[in-house]
Amino acid sequence: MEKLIKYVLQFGSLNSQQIELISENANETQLHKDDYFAEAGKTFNQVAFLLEGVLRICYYNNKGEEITKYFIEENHFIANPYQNEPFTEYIQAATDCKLIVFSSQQWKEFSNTILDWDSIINKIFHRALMKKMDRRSSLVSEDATTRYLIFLEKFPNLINRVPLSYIASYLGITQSSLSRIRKNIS
Amino acid sequence: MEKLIKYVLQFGSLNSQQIELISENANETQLHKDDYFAEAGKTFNQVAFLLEGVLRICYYNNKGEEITKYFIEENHFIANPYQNEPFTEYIQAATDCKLIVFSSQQWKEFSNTILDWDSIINKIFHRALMKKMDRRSSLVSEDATTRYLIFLEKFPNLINRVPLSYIASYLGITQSSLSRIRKNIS
DNA sequence: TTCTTTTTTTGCCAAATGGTAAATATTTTT
DNA sequence: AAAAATATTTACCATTTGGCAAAAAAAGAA
Repeated sequence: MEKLIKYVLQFGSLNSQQIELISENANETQLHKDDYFAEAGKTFNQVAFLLEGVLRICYYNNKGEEITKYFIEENHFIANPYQNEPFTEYIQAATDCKLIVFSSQQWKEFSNTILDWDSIINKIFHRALMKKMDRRSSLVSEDATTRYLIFLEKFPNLINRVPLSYIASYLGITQSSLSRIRKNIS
Repeated sequence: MEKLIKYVLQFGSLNSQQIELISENANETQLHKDDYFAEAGKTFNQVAFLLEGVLRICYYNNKGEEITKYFIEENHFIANPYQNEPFTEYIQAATDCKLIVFSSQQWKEFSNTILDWDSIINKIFHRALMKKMDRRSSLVSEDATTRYLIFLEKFPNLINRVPLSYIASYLGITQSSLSRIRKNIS
């Protein structure tokens, strides 16, 4: 729980009352590797904060291939900003995970009670999105080896924690290509 | 000007006073093809709205190649949300452009005067970012031909308006590859 | 129009990546 | 420890994409 508060406080300040309100409403949950936190077609209106583990967002392309859109690492929020639109992706635990979950009602209460809440949350979400965007962009224009090296740089903690196939589908290459690339590098 | 207001009103409501405040502070500018609207290393703290034309965000990778990160089409805002951080990209007119420009002071005034302004703007920016992100993601895991077809779908109006080299660098392929792909499709 | 410049296409061949399936290696279960 | 299940590597060859340079086409300038 302190982890969450500490993270949020980087983006704005909260008094002890506000911190307590958040703490009171937090529910800790666990996910096992491969469990889904959210699934396409089902409603997804919780807000969660990832304490431990790695999640991945994935979807299926028109060839039925599973594509990893991105990874979510520890100390990041997971939310669906467009609850009125159908959710078309999957959020899956890439490793065992520990999360704090808030219902959308609880979350709305924060928004109504804590004056700066919306602005803080906006900052957090916006910044995270920019980061993802940059990571994604830098992949497109590089060859597979460079993409992998960039991946290692950006996600130094992931390589031994998630299956190769996830990383390959994130990088847009096949598993065997990635395997060959790793061999050539080391 | 109406274009801008019409666009903003999709995301929230403004009364006539507020609309007037915005209109009064708007400065219309033109850019010629190839002009830079913002450059890496220089300050960039204006907020602009693209009325006509196409802009592109680009940068240089470590091989000195120019990479088009994305295109901005008509009826979109251009802003730098992290003014305290150095700006590392270029915003260039891919065609002749007409824009409305606000200084950051004017912009802050909107934020202070118009109650819902921040929330409206956040919605707009967040949504635009999500869209960009999705466009980017869908490129990584496809082969060059599919990437080009997706591009045509997402940016149906760009193909005859911007040089082939921009599109190639956006898609992460060489100009000659793109040329060959186009030949095979038609 | 004619000349220049820029952009796009093409040809050649090399290099990178993909597809498939089998072989290893690793992890998990019994 | 042995068996089973899962994950990774490898081999084979086909296909795609890149690099370079020249040709063709298109756009701009004189």
